[in-house]
Amino acid sequence: MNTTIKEIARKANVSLGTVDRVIHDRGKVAKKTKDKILKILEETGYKPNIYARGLVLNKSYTIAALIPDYNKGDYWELPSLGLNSAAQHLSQYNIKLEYFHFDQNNPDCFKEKSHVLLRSNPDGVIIAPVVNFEASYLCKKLNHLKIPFSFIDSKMEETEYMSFIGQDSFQSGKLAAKLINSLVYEKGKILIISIRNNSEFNKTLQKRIEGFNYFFEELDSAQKLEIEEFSIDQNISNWDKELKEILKSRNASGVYVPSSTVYHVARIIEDSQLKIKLVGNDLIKKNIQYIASGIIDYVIGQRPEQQGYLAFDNFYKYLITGQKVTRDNYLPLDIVTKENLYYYK
Amino acid sequence: MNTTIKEIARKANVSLGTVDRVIHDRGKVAKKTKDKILKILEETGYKPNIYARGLVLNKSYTIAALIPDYNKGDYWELPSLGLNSAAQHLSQYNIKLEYFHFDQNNPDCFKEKSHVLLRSNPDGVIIAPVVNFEASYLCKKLNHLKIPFSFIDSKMEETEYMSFIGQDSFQSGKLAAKLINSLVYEKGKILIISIRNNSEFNKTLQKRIEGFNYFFEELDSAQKLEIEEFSIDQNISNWDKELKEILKSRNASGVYVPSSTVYHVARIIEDSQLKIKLVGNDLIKKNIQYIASGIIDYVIGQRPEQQGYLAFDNFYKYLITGQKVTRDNYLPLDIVTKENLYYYK
DNA sequence: TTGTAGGCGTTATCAA
DNA sequence: TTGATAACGCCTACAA
Repeated sequence: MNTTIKEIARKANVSLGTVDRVIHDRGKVAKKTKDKILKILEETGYKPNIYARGLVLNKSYTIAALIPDYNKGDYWELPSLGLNSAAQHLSQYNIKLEYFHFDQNNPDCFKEKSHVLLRSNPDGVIIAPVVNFEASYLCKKLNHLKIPFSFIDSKMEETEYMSFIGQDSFQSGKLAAKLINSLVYEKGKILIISIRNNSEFNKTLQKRIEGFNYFFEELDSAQKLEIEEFSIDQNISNWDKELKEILKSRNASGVYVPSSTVYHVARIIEDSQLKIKLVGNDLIKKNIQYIASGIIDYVIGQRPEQQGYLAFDNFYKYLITGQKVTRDNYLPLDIVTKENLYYYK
Repeated sequence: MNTTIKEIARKANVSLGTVDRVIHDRGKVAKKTKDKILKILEETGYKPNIYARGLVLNKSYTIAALIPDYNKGDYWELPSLGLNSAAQHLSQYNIKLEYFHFDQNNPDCFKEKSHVLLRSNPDGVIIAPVVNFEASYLCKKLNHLKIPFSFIDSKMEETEYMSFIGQDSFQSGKLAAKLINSLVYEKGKILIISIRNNSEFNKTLQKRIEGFNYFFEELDSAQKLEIEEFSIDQNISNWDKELKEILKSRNASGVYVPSSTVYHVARIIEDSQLKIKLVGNDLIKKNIQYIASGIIDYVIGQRPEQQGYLAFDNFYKYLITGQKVTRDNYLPLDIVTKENLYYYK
């Protein structure tokens, strides 16, 4: 049994109200009585009963999530699953989730949705800062309104975010390089193929490629492999054909696709029966079948569902239980392959 | 705002007491009124307010954990860390953890601790069923006393456990085989070395080895590798010397140690500057340094801290929030290597 | 500056 | 078979 305000009051020979005033530092209390109460509080290690507290406050919180729009099977479906799951688990605590989806290819859309979000006056905001400049403006606004916000997937260093949940992209690329290197037995040519579905500069992609190259730069020159880099924009017509052409002509032993779109390469490898080792990112549905069949050799996962779950859970912790929240949360780089695929699904 | 009993009562034109009787299925309620109330309950999707519930019940729960004794840095330290962490997070809900440690090498000790545990009359029990026969007796007792219990690390199929949290050992072995296979470039001799610190038959170890062998049996005969199996008992004097002898004489290209004791092999490989690829299990402290230096090429992790956390959290869910609990929880087989080590620590 | 009372939603008890 | 009510611990508003 924990100590209650009642007991504290009795011990200090004052009323409940006075103890309450001391605990919450509100209103006038004589210095003498205040000190006396503080001492007892300290001694007894008073902790408020969260049930009673939750019951009387009965506050309802809304967390707004500003994340990219997606089709079924896309990467951004996964963080949403995690967010939903957390929201459901914590629904009994009167904390709920509201989505504001934006089109990744359209910065104006992000801007517009930011405004709608702000008008809804949420108690916390989860942001996927895919459109950097516009996000920066939003963060300033939120800061001014004293609304706490978190980043998911990637972060903007210069802002006062409450927490970040994501992965280390540079290291992800390095790891991919190691895996490819072991697959091609340290000989042969390697291709890095970026397949983007938006024309924007993408920090995550860039960092993964840097990490990938870094790994090979660090190797002895004897073990070095030839590496060629390609970039495919899915908004260009015939991108599919171009991709096929590259894969068929370059005589590569391994390919790295630094994004979830690796399934496109897998499809071509399967159709054309090429003997190319393949490493990519993210455990999305479209990749899973190719991992199961062994065409994609390894995928590096970043636990997107957990990212979503944690992002929401952090607000529960912060707003409701009053716990401290870890600011930077780097999730593990999971190596997923045929043999352990099942346990990651 | 969620629906309350009050509202339900008003809608059904009955009193709070009657609604309460229906919800908890206690006491006499006319069939007609009962059906009416059930219908409204259904329609409104009534969920009890956990704060009010917690406040009035003000129950205190104790979860007993019966797990092996350990020294700092041993495997069993890790599940304990997770258990402690969960217990701390949930302490405000009046649920606490009590340990009953036993000596893995001594079935009598397990038996004795079981009795002490039962006498403490816990509200839930977490068991590491390392000593099978004795555990079976305990489970029957708990069943009879209607005390729910969970397994951690491995389970006993034939009992009525509430939940199990662990990994798939067979698949773990298979995965290890795949990694070794890629490391030795599909040629060379492979050793499986079991290093046990107790003389008992160990199900987990056995299953891993089966999985490992299975992987190679499935390969084309052209790719098959020669595999030799050894078993070292740490209770025998000179086991260290024997191990060294094996490693030096067999001209192996790869070694698999199906347990957390892989660091012993790593030490010898480092000291004797052998060129042997090495795969083992578990991210314990003694292994971490060898992963960081690349002497252990891969370790397969089973998230022991999370196992501990989940085991405790499941009791919180079950006893306090009344949620349903997933019965079998297989955690992912994490592949850990130099490049992603940091994010698993 | 301090004390008191009412209420949050649920449970349990007692009276009708 | 049903209804009314006190209690859990905390917070807030108002009275003293």
